[in-house]
Amino acid sequence: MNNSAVKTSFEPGEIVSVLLPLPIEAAYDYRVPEHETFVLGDVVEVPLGRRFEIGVVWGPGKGDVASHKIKPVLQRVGVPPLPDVSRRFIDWVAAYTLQVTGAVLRMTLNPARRWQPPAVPTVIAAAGPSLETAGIKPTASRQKIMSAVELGRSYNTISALAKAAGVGAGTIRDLIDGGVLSLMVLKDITQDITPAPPKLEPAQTKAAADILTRLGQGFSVTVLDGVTGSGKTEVYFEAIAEVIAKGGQALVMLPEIALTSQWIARFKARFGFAPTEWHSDLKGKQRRENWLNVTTGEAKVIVGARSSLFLPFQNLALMVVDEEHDSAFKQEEGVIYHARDMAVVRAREGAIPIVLSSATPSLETMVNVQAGRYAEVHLPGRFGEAVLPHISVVDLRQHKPEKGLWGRAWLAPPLVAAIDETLHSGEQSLLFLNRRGYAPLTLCNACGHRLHCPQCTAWLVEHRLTKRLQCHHCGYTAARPKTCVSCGATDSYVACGPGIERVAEEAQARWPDAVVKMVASDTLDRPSAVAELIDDILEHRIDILVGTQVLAKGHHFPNLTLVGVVDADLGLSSWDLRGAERTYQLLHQVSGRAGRAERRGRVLLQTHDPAHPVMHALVSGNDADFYAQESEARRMLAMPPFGRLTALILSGPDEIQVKAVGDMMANAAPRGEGIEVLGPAPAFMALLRGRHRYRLLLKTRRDIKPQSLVKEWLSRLRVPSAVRMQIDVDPYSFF
DNA sequence: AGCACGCCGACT
DNA sequence: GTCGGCGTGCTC
Repeated sequence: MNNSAVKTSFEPGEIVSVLLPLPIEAAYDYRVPEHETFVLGDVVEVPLGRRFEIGVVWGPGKGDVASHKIKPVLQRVGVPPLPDVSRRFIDWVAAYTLQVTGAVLRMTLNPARRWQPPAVPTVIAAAGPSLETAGIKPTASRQKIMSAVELGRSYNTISALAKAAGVGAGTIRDLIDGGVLSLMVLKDITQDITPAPPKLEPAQTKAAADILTRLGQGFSVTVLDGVTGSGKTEVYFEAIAEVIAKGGQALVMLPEIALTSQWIARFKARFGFAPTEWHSDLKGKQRRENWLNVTTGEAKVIVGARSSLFLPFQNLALMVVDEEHDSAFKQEEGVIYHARDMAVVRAREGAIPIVLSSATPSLETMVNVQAGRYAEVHLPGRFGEAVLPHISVVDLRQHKPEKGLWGRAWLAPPLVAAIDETLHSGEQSLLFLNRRGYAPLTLCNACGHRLHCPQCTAWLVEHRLTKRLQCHHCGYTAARPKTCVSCGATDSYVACGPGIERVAEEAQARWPDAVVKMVASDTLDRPSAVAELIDDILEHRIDILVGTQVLAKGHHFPNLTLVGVVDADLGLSSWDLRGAERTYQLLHQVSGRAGRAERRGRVLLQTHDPAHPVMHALVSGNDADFYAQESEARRMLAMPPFGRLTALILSGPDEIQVKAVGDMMANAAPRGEGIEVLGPAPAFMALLRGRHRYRLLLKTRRDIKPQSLVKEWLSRLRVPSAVRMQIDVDPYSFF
């Protein structure tokens, strides 16, 4: 596009197109008011219906609406204009993900929506000169004020001081004007921790140097790969240090908020100041403040979850996606996008380098490395004395768990023996099972009735801790019925299968003297709970941890030497395209929890299929074969990344109607070489929150862009409003 | 997203 | 007789 042809400035009376952060298909036209000149990206307040909204000047007016309907812009909002890069990025994301542009803008603009003049933190204190030296007559009220501020006391607001001194606010303002009181902008007093000089291993130094050469050299993607403990974080810290020195901004994206507090602690230790956080947990004031600091460029290093990608950075110079393989980067609700993929696009639009860091890169990323599209920087191993854990399988077909007095058992003899040994040597064990609650299924042993959620296709999961049955998909809870709801039998419900509560129960029964602690996402809801847990583990107040994947990542526990995976086969369902890959990544990660300098850690994987490629890759430590095999399988099936998928999910309260719309869509489906439409089929969760769901899957060859196909397809039909359609370009899970 | 308009059930 | 439920439709 020829930039010189783009109109960038708009005079009074001209019509501009203003994009609103609402799910409205198009930008709306507004008139530039008197005495105002707007530029592209200006954040403005406009009337909309009978309310006001914040929007962004997106371009010249389109003139597609009657001129008498066009209202004038109310005013410009006092924040920096949205940079070109941000606007291009938003347009790109909307076009790629087939989402409404306004909805994408919302992620960038949300905190500015209820804009108020920034509350500059100020403090009122004595300025130095006395009333006499300033030549101000020392009246009684003036003296009261001066005695209130002497002894170095300061006040946050004029009214606070007025109240303390028992005088009017006007008197205080006079003294500020007269120079005896000062209104100081409160500087953010950052803690003065002395930054620790980085101690890098030769391999790290080399890797860091490699990444440093890419700074300021335009767009590049570098995959930083190395096992847990190989020091990837320290390597990209070096690049961040360089960016800070040059006055640029750096963004680090983490898959989960739970990981940020540990990351921040490491960052502070290295740099001596705190990064700016960005995630859904931030509360109102902090949120607005951080947002503003990002737009002004004040915030130098931003650490955040996937939504941080859309922040209006003033001069972003480096991006890092940590744990890039993590599926938490895929946003599944509202605006559906993959934050890692969009991060690469953001880097390209901003012509800056991006680092994708992971011990177990995604297959997509590996394929890009092999094709030469991404550079790779590899860290060879754990540094220092630390060695990788020894991983072995426990074949559950040979070693059946021995039932105990407490009931059914889930820990096979070899794992029981290993825990025994670990306890005796005064070390800690982790039992990993990616299943919350007591039992995933409760059934009546008289009639076989299974308790399921009334509004979802899902079993109700028994939670003994809360004494409730829970649906993990919609939040429905119920008490466990006394008698079978189907046949009326009394006390006939039995728990089926293990959840972590049940494994914890077994562990406590087997080792009554050990401290057993159960950890799941629902018990680690507060940041302080995470900190307490980490402390408890480090201080050895826990012998056996039983937990879900919240324990798989992050912190290193030196005394934790055994990891037992209760059900290594759990994620290996055949219907899930990425099941094997994800299971490998998760189990690799949880295995990384085991081990320390003096003693090699051990990992036992309980499985019914020891010959499975995932188990083989984990045991042998040879991931190359696994990736090659996965890659080949996907290539044969023309599945991502060798083909493209786009899911269209229809949902509504009336199943017949939803299915009918699905059939209609299938009939009107695009056809052609390299284009295939599957479905409609009941979605994986055929009933979710009371809505019936059908899914169509558009499968296209890699060189065919699905977006225009979908647009053309949808333009030919009309979906009744009772049926909602969600489009998921590059779907990850099959929910 | 809001907010209004609009047509059918339990209450001041 | 009104208050109010949320289905549908519009906002430059």
